[in-house]
Amino acid sequence: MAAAPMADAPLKKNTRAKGAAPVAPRARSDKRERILNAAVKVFARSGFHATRVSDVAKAAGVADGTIYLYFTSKEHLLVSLFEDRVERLIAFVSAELPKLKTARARLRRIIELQLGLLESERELAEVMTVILRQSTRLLKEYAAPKFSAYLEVIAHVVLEGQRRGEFRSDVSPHLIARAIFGALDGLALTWALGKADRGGLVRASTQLSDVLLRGLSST
Amino acid sequence: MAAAPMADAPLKKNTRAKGAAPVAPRARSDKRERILNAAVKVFARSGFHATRVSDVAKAAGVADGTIYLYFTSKEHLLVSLFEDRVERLIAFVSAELPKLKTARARLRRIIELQLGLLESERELAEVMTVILRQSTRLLKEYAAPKFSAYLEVIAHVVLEGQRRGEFRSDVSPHLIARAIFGALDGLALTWALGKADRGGLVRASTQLSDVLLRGLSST
Amino acid sequence: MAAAPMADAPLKKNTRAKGAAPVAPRARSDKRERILNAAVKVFARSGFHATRVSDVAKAAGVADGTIYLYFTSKEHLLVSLFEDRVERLIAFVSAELPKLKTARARLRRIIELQLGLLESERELAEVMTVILRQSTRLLKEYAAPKFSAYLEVIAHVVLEGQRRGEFRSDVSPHLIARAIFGALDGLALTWALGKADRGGLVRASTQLSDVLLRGLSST
Amino acid sequence: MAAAPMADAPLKKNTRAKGAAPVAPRARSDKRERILNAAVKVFARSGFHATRVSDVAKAAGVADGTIYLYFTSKEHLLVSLFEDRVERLIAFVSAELPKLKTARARLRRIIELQLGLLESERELAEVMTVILRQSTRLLKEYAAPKFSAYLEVIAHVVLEGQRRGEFRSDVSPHLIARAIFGALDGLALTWALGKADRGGLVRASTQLSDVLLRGLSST
DNA sequence: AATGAATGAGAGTTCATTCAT
DNA sequence: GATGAATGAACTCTCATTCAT
Repeated sequence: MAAAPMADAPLKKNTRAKGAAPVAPRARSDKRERILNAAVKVFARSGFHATRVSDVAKAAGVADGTIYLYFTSKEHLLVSLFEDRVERLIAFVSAELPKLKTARARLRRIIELQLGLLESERELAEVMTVILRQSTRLLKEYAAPKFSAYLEVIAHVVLEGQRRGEFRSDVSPHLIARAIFGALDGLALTWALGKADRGGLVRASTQLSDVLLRGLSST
Repeated sequence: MAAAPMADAPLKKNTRAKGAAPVAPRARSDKRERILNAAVKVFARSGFHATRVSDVAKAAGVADGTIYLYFTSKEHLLVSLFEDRVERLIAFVSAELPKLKTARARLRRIIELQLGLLESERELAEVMTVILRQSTRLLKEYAAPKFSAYLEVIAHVVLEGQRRGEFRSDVSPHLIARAIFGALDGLALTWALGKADRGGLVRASTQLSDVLLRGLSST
Repeated sequence: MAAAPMADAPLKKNTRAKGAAPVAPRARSDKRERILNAAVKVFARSGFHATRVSDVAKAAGVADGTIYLYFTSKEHLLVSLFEDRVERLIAFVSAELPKLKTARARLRRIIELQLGLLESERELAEVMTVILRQSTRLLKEYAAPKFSAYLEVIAHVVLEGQRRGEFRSDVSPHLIARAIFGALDGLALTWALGKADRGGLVRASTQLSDVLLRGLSST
Repeated sequence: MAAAPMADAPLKKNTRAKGAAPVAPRARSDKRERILNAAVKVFARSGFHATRVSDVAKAAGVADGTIYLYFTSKEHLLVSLFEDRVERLIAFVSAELPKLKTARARLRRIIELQLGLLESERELAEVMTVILRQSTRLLKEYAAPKFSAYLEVIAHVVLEGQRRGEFRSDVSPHLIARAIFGALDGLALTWALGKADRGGLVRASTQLSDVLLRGLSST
């Protein structure tokens, strides 16, 4: 499963290098990145509200005040984290999809990737899930754009499938996109509960794709 | 849509006897109920952490201290609320399902009911969604049993469908149950974002059922 | 010198008893008063910024949080203190002046009273002096009205003196009022420096009055 | 009014040689001076405590750390500023007074100068006023000597007037000096409040001098 | 000398919880 | 049972100061 590389190379590719400067100025400030990585860990472990800024600082190996050099508030740290990671996810998915020809294959891949992410980056997955629900206000005001962008990627695949005749056309691509995301997120939630067998990831991915693709089939 | 009765009869049975029902049991300790109803409102509006105990007290028309006569802590209030409402939901769904004969009809009804709940009891739906994500710890320690019980209801319908030959048998009923719950919850989330057209409730319910039932069909 | 009583009976007279209720309901909440009295002490000792809210709380014998039940912020505490005490000062001066017939006697009395206040309520005097300079913004936004009201009392005495022919009429009463206040405040400042002989209060008061009254004389 | 020259020649001598003065000594370490000039501005605008060291640094066009090459602390910067400017004021006043023959004329000139300072160097005047009240400790420990020296200048003029028979001898020169300073400072305060008419500077100066000189007259 | 990113102690404020009435 | 004033622990954020470059 391709989740692991996503966390490294491809997802970070476009994070800071705006212009492809030949003489890569060796961007200083890995601090921001260290803080974000630490935030993922502690937010996942304790949740946003139960996490103290000093916890993040300690985990990042920086002073409390340093966090405020990169983020204006604890809340901004959360939002930045969300945006940063969803950006990476979108970038990675966008890079993966063109390799596949059919909409069916692409949808299957999306499911595979998002569930793979749950496996390989457990903490990131938890944070994303949690972030989306911590505060409706936060979500509405800041996270919505990036979140919508990701949903758009899924919806686009569905729409293409409809155009090509692979998928039935009597359903709304956006509705399906939201339902797919929700289904995947729901699996994450129950895994977080520790009840379901986490090993069955491949099986889960396959079964979900099977049901979904048959459900969407145009025949 | 059958959401309305649910909101009235079982879910709010003793809450506020507007009409003078002949044999109304008229529970005397309505304080607890008033507090729970107030909690639904303010938690839905502001979220759990942003809500102060005094906000709940004010909304319930009781003193701050009174809340601690019925609940041991703010957290306990949240958990009690969750358990109380999921119990009602299970009771209502359990009462509705026997009226339908096929597993297909029952699954369609579950989707209809849960989405209907979003419409008719917006606040309750938000609280349930929010509660489930506030804190993994809270979820794991307290909410899991009731939540699992609800998932079990869905899974049971799927299993029955498989036994009767209505549904394909190559998928895990529990996996499907979690995915269905997640998909419905995902729709709630995006509605909370205010982006999707909330009017399309019937259409959403129908489309989702169509896709799901075809996806689960045994043929 | 009449400064001492001012701090007690007369100055507090109008503080809370809005209507002269016969059955004095024994107003609860001496807390507010205790906090204000504590604030005078610690603000005078350490200045506003160097004083921690917890210092005031400790001095008042209340919990930190209690202060916020009566004042919205540390700043509001300072402003309230200022307003409260200037109100008392005005009330006391206003009660004293009618006992004297000539403007000359009244001006002499004002000087006497304000300097007496410096002696008997050293801390209060320091706080008032300090408050007026801590923050121009604070002063402009909140303290100005009460402060102006006190200046007005002085200016009014000067004006009356001019009307009666006791004082020269070629000077602005407001200008003189401000200068008198400043002169008195300046003496307080240098006393705070600990350099000047503080015992010479009566002499200072007399000399200042002598110079001022001759300076203002209409002949 | 002679305030302008003071503001230029002695007080700002090396600050910003706009015209190419022939023999300009052109001090090389203008950093210290730039910092002090910046400090006057920002302290006057926001007060000492509300001003951040980085604000001063930015206004001076230097790095935060640079300030600590010239001043040991923020407090030391304030004290240095005070001492520096009072020294200049004393130097200027000391140079001006010998030009006048009578004590009456000299006192009138001092009033004129200090009030003129309020007009022409608003910021400096505010800083001086503010500095004196920020903290009794600061004042006592550091600012007192220079401040006393300035008071001494005024007291000396009064004393001389008494010796020459121009002024009454039944008042303490130091008391009068402190009162005069306070009166002038009090006018500054109310001007800072924005209430009084600031245009009436000449009138204020004249009226104050008139009252004071008549009050001090030996007849 | 100059820089400014990093530090971390410290303070104001909030609010869940208690308990005397 | 009910109240709500009082409590005080805990947390976010600020900013004077330092020091590696």
